[in-house]
Amino acid sequence: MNDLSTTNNQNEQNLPKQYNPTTAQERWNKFWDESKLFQIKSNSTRRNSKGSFCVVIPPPNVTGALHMGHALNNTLQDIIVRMKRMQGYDTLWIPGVDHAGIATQAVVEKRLFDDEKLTRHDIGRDALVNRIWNWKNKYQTRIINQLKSMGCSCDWSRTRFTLDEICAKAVRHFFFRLFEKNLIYRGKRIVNWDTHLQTAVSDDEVVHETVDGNFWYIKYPIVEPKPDEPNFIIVATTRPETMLGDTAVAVHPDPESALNKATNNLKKRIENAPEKEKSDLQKELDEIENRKSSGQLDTLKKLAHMAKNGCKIKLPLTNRIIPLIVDNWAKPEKGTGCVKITPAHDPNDYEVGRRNNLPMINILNKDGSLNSEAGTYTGLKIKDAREKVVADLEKIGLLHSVEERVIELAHSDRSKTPIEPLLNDQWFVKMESLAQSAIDAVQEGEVIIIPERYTKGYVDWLSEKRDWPIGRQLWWGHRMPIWYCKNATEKEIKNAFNNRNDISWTLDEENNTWRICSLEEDLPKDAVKGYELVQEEDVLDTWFSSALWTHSTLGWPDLNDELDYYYPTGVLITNRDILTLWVARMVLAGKFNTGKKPFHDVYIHPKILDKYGEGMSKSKGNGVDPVSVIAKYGADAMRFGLAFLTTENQDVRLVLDFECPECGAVVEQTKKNRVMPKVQCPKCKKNFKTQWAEKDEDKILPEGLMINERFEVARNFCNKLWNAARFALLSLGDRKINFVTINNFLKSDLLEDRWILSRLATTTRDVTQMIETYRYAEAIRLLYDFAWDEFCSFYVEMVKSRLTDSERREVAESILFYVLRGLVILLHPVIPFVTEEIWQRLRDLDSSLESSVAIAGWMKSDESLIDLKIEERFKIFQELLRAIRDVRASRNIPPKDEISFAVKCNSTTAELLKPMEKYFLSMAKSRATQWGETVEAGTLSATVPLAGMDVYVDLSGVIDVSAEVLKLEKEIIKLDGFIKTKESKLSSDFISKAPQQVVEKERQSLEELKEQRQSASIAIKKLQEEIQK
RNA sequence: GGGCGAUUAGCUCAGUUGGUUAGAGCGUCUGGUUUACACCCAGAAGGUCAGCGGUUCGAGCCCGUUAUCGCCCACCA
Repeated sequence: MNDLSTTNNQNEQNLPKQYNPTTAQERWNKFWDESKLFQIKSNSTRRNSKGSFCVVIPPPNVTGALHMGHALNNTLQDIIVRMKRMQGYDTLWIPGVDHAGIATQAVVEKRLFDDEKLTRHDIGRDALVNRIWNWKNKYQTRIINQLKSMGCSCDWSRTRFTLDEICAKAVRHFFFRLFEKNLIYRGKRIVNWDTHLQTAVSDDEVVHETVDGNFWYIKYPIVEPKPDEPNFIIVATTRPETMLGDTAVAVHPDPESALNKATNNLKKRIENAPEKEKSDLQKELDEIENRKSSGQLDTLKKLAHMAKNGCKIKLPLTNRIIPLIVDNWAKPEKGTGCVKITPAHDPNDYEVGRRNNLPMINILNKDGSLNSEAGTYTGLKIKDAREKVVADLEKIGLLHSVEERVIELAHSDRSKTPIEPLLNDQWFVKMESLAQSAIDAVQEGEVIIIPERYTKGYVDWLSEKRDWPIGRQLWWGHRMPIWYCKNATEKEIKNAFNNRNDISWTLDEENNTWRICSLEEDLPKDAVKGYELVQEEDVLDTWFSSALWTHSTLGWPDLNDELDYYYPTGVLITNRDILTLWVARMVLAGKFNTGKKPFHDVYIHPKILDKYGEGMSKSKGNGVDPVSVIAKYGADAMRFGLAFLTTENQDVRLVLDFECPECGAVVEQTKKNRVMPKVQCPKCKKNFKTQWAEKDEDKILPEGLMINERFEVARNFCNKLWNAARFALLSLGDRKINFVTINNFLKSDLLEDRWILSRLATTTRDVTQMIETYRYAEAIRLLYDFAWDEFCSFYVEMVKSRLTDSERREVAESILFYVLRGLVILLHPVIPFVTEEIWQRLRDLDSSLESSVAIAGWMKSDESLIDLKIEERFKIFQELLRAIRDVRASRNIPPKDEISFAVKCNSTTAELLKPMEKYFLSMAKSRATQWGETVEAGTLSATVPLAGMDVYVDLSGVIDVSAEVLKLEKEIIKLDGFIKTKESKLSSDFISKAPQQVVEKERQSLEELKEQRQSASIAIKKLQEEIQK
């Protein structure tokens, strides 16, 4: 090695002691891009041997930048994609982003209002859409760059956007096909109205939040009550202003039996309830029972009777006369037992209204103010109207009482404003048959959801078969391909479109307006002679276009070779939040459009939570930018760390804090500072910027990067791998390795060689299987342990001496490089940059290697190299080595002092270990003196009894005899414990009932324990004799 | 109200179909610059696997139950 100094110096300069992720990322990203390794393969350049493997990215919303949740999602996809590519599949990963209608329009509108105090109505549809496009362009660029910096191996040339022309075409075709099959209809429904965004939102976009509210009890006067009848009906409400739209009050037709039923149910529940809840339930029951004796029930019975006789009520404030009706919806155990019915503003009341043919009075404008139906309250906002209604009722003495109460209030997920239920026209897709097809796909095993436990949620949700509301009153999205034509005859329509099969029409429910659906073309106003066509204003629900993502990205509806080859895709990797909204709809849309499932596997990965246990989201601002983690630890470390977290768990917690760029102090990330553009370090008092910095004055500050222990571990691992490679390369000097002929040396019969080759083959087999079944953490743990504990800590250490021996060098080098290359291949899907960096240096040694590790053949597990006996034998060596090292450390023997030891063992073990003598010297600075059955402890030795062998470490000169005795005594106590347990086990039913193998194992183990005990007590005797001397 | 999940070392988490003395990283402690790596090396201490009951020859794992925590779904005046 001494003669290699010149070359080594050069190499050492090229091989820094610490792996530098930043330069590697730049270099190899550029290289991958330029060599077009990840681009779709045309028919002629496909490998075809294994077929195709395609993945579509869950398109991130263009509302903002990616956070660690996305980083996890995309890391997991890239791991599979890279492995499949290396396995020889024609692999395609299609990237893209989602226009996210409501969410994106909401952020841009908010920005518009915050910055310029303008609303969308001030600037108009075109201007707003224009601004959203700018926003989209900005964030699409940022998102794609984030993905690239993570090392995602997407085909960037195929980046899609759910609102681009290719996707738009797919959307129109999907819509048209549904329309033609009569699966699309329009109807009046109570919708969740977002008064801020002024659009309907689906149930799935509504969140219930607990807020402080009131129960207002209002007296409704009865018109001309008979002497024995009450003058008032009292109703309770949390939304008193809606009384302006009341069209009835309902009471149960048979309050007595309904009340009995309710009390019986409650009694049953009390029986089964846990102790803690019983008292609350009992209170509830008492309250209801009380209704029977207090006369409340009698009143309800009377009211039911009155209702049947056509009793009328004068609605306060409006003085409208409304009926008292009987309906099962009114529950005698709830509220006052009477319920006000507001059919236009409550889903349940709507049903009651329909059943009883009640008028439906809408009192709201789209902006949340009251309309002309509200009389003197017209124009007031809901909140103001509520106050005034309550005040007015009080003034005229009709407010019975007010009760404070915590209520669950529906809020729009996007705007965080309260939802107002309101009767509106809405477009729907009939779900009956579509939902069934998606249920079948999963229940029949065509699509598999992993982990399996999520299947239930998927099936349950679809089983409700609720029709899908697809219209949104937004400006950002796919406009519905629907045109209205009033009063024309069908003949006129037919004439206008003269047998065209890209136009379809149907008459609306009132039979006077045609709805014309066009497949491709935007219909001109005058398409039907003599009539004006008006296009529907609504845009489609975002999920309507994302549902097509697996096939729209491959060019559907145009049937083409790519669609044919790459569809269905291999796996969809996503998180559980959108299993129903997105995944289920992709399955039904895929089946409907192509007749085939969109993917075979659905893998649901854990959700990343912050230190408060909250999921990362844009609205909370707790999303951590992966780029900030990459800047600190490197992309490989981030990927490794994230994938290492990916178990079958539902959630994983990832605690990230800032690192002050000025003084290096850890600045805890708090709910407060995580949304600020700059943060002051509490230690050095200097400011640093965060990912939210936008102003120039903030942007010039140094950035506080995100730190986390798990990424540090991962970074250390990358560095370890790098250094193992560095060692191998430096030891080579100016020699070369020929990877083609390397196999010649795999037959070496040295224990350590056979061992590492066996371990590599085992690891290869297991890791491949783990990744293929999405057990990421397990795969990574195997690689981590193999690379660090076996390859670095043992093989590399052991091979050192052979590398300086010109006769034994060649075999050693070959195997060293063979294993290194194998590790690099196996690790490449997880840590692509450092492995490419190493690969390219291996390639300098032998240019016959593939041009990039990304397209190197995946490791095949050579089963003939797996030798469990060898692995067992090596464990004996490791155990012995550890015992000696332990003696050294615990007896404080200076590292430089050489010691000697003898081992009492059978001849097989002796033969096995004898060739390893040199390793005890190099790895534990200890010299073996004797091996065999007749070996005895020296008088001044430490004795370590192991299974099947005793180790005697010579401690002459340093021994503390009584301490040694003490150690052995402790050991005996421990051994006695084990022996006792085992003996009792072996004298029980265990021997007759447990499998023979297990029993045999126990017996053997007991024998060994007894031998160890024997050895220990002999050793004690010897030492005691020494003391007596 | 329904569903899903979690509870294992000081901290963060592994633990495949039940089978020797329950593992890792970080942190702690002891000792180390030996021809890759201090982002390192060698070693150690630290756990009645949340409680109770059951099934079993045998339970961290299966069943029941209790407690604490989290998430999702649901139209309650």
